[in-house]
Order: sequence, then structure tokens, then C-alpha cells
Amino acid sequence: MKWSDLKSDTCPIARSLSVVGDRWTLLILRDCFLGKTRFDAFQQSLGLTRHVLAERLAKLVEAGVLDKEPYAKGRYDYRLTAQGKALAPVLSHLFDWGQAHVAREAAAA
Amino acid sequence: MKWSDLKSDTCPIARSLSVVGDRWTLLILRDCFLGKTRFDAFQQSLGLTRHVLAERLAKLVEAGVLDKEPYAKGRYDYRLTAQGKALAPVLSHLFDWGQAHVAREAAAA
DNA sequence: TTTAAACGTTCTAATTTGGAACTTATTAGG
DNA sequence: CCTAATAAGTTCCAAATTAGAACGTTTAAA
Repeated sequence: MKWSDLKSDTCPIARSLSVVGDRWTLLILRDCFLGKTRFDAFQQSLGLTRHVLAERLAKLVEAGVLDKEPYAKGRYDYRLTAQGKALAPVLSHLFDWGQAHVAREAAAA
Repeated sequence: MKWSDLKSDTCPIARSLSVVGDRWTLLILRDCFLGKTRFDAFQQSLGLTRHVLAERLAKLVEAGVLDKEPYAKGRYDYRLTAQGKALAPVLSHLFDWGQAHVAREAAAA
């Protein structure tokens, strides 16, 4: 199987990961849950490249996880759809697990 | 922020993803929950390259998510630790979400 | 004593991601 | 009105990750 074929896998976990399993995607969604809605807000919060951010946002909109609404010409708010909000338990358990099992390492010098 | 600095992030979600957020990792763990324990079993089930699989398994053992025990010289069983088993709710919700929201696409020709 | 299976490692090529500069349109200031 | 700053991308090249296939080595099986 190829990573790009996950969307046609019979396993629902694999299909979920075809939508939210790429690098940065779940962190973008975390920021959405925290109320962020704009391109530059995500970019500054996460520090991923604008290139990758644009690609991820487009894919999430395409998948129906986010909704893109203009607030001015050429400027947009990205908001979680009902489908996107349904991912809350996944992030919630990642939060719990990280807190319980992954100690914070010292930052590199 | 760089992807490789997630492990020193203050957010527990980011730290969780520093362990299980790489491509293929959650699918390897899914296979563990399904009872698979061996290198070739994972490789054949997932179709990822042996190179990447070896790297992912080593990282999961290092992180304390999997335990590597020899069943013969040079051959190993990889089993979930208690810490690994604690990820069950994450996979469970990814399962539910995929089933509810990600339709299975037709495989490419 | 060959053969096949298990667990990697190594190599090169393709794909993704990173980093910085460049566009285009929009608002804010003087 | 003119200029500067902000917002949302896009584009280009370099660096890192992943894919694909072959090679090694030990182990058990025929």
C-alpha cells in the first residue's frame, strides 16, 4: 500500500489518517479548536512553511473538515465544520496521553 | 517551530505527535492492537518500506510505546507496553471518525 | 546441505518539506 | 492622495524524508 492510497483502504483508521495524518495537520486543527481562523495566525503559531500550510488548508477544506469563508476580498476565515468538530475526542485523547506519557524535553541549544 | 522540536513543546498534543505523528506510525500501532508483533508482518500488512519501518519501530521502542523481545536470536516480537496500550482511545476515535466521515474512495486503476 | 524465512541495512531515485523572496489586494497613517 | 504595513498566497531552490529494490546475515526447515 502507498500512503496516497489510504483513502481507499477498508480500515476506517487508515481513511481518517488519509485526511488528518499528514505532518502538521492535527496541529492546525488544534489551533482551530483554540479559536484561530487565519492563515498568518496558523503560520506564526506553528512555524510551518506557508507553502505547506496552504496545501494543508486546501486539503482540509476539500475534505469538509474546515470551511473557508471570506471576511474581506482575498482574506479568509477557516472554521471547523461539524465534521471537523467531531475530531475533538481524538485531540482530547492525544492531549491526555501526551500529558501522562511524554515528558517535555529540553529545547535544543 | 520545526517538526523535530515538537518534543519540547509545552502543548501535550504536540508532544504526543512528536512520538506518534510521523507517517505510518499510528498504522503500525493499529496492527499491534490487532495482534501483529513481527517486522515482516507489519511490512506486508502496510506496504511501507523496510527502511522506514525499522526506523519507526526503533523510535517507538525508544519512546517506551513498544517493547522489543527476542523470540529467537536476531528475531523479535514487538508488543505494546502499558503506555502504548494507553493510545487505544486515540485509535478508537480515529476509527469512529473515519467510519462516520470518510467515505471509502475507489482504488486507483 | 540447500533452501527459504526473518530482520534488518544499504543504495539511488522520487516526493515532501523547509526557507526565503515575490505578488496581489487591503487596510491604516500622515 | 501617497506610502507603508498587513494578509493570503505563490514560486523557486535546497534539504530532508520516503519509496523501491537489492544485499547481508542468521535461523530454522526440507
